[in-house]
Amino acid sequence: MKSKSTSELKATIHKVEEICKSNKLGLTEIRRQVFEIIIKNNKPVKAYEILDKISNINNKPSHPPTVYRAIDFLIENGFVHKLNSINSFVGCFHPKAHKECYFLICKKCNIYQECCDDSLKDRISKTAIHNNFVISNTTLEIEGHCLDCSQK
Amino acid sequence: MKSKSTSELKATIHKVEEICKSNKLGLTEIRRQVFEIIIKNNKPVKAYEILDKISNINNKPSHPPTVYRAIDFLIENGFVHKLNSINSFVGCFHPKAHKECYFLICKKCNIYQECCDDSLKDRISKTAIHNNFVISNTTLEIEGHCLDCSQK
DNA sequence: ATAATTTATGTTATGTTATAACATTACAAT
DNA sequence: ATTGTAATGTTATAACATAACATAAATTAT
Ligand SMILES: [Zn+2]
Ligand SMILES: [Zn+2]
Ligand SMILES: [Zn+2]
Ligand SMILES: [Zn+2]
Repeated sequence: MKSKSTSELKATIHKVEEICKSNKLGLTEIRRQVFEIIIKNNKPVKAYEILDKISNINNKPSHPPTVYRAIDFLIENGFVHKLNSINSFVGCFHPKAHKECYFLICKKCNIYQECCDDSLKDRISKTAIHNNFVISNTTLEIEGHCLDCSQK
Repeated sequence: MKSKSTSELKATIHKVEEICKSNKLGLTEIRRQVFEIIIKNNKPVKAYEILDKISNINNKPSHPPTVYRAIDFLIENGFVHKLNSINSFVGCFHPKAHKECYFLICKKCNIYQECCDDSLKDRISKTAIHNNFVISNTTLEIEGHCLDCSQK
C-alpha cells in the first residue's frame, strides 16, 4: 500500500468502529488489535507475524486460533482481505464499499495497491455471465513490479 | 473442468509431449504420471492427493518433494496451473497459448472452467498500466456456482 | 571409454499455514 | 439462579510446502 496518511488511517479505523457499532458487531480487544496491526502495515502481513505481535503487545503468548478467528471476523465483515497468492492479509481502506478488492502486489518491495476499478469489475462480471456462472467471491491478484522497483 | 472428451485429453497430452521434445525438456516418468493425474481429473487436485495416487501407481511410498518438484516443472512450463484460493492444481488444455489462465471454480461441485478471454486479459493489462505496474503473473480465480449447481 | 558435469530423484527432517476439539470465561436473557 | 450465547483459551494435530543432503541416471568433455 502506497503509505497512507495518518488521517486516512484514523478515518478508516473510525469507519470500522462505526460499522461495528451500527451492526452490533463485537469489535473486541483482540479483533481491534489484529485489525490495527494489519491496517497500519503498508505491506501484507502473515498470520504468524500477527501472532508474534499480539503476543508482544499483551505480554503473553497467543495461539494460532486466536489470530485466525480474529482474521475470520475481519474478513467476513470486509475489514481486511486475504491475498491468496502470498498467504497474507491486508487492510481494506474502503470497508463495505464493495465485497471484493483487486490487488497489485510488488514482488520486489512487497508493497501493494488496491485496483478495484469498475471497468475491471464489469469485465469479470460479464465473463461470469457468459459462462453461466454466479460469482460469490473473486480473487484477483496481479503480481509484478511497481513503478519504483521496475525503474531500479 | 466441464468434462473433456478423450480425444481432447489425448491431444493435450500429445501436445505436451511435443513441446517437451522440441524444447529438450525431460518429461520423465514421474512428471508424466503427475501430469496425467492432474489433466485427467475434471476437478482441481491437491498435492497430497497426487502423492497418494503416485504411491499407489508405483506400489511404493512417494514423498512430498517428489510431487512438488514434478508440479514445479509442470507449472514452469505452463502445463498445469495452481489455484491459489484452494491450494490445488489443474491441467492446462492449451499449454503455451498464454502464460496465465483465469478460472471459474464451483464451490458446490468443485468443477472448474478456464475463462481466459482476451477482453478480460486486456482489461487487466490496462489496469496495470494505469497503475504504472509491470505484470509478471496474474491470479484470477472466480469462485461461485456453475449453472447446474445454481439451478438446484 | 571414462571422468566430469549436469539433471533428476530419493530420503529425512523440518518449516509454514491453518483448523479440530474441547474447556473456560463473560455477559445477557429468562 | 439457570440457561444461552458469543468470545476466548488451550492443546493438539491436520494440511501444505521446502531445506538439506545423498544417490542415481543421463549428458558432455576429455
Ligand atoms: Zn478493500
Ligand atoms: Zn515495488
Ligand atoms: Zn491454461
Ligand atoms: Zn457446480
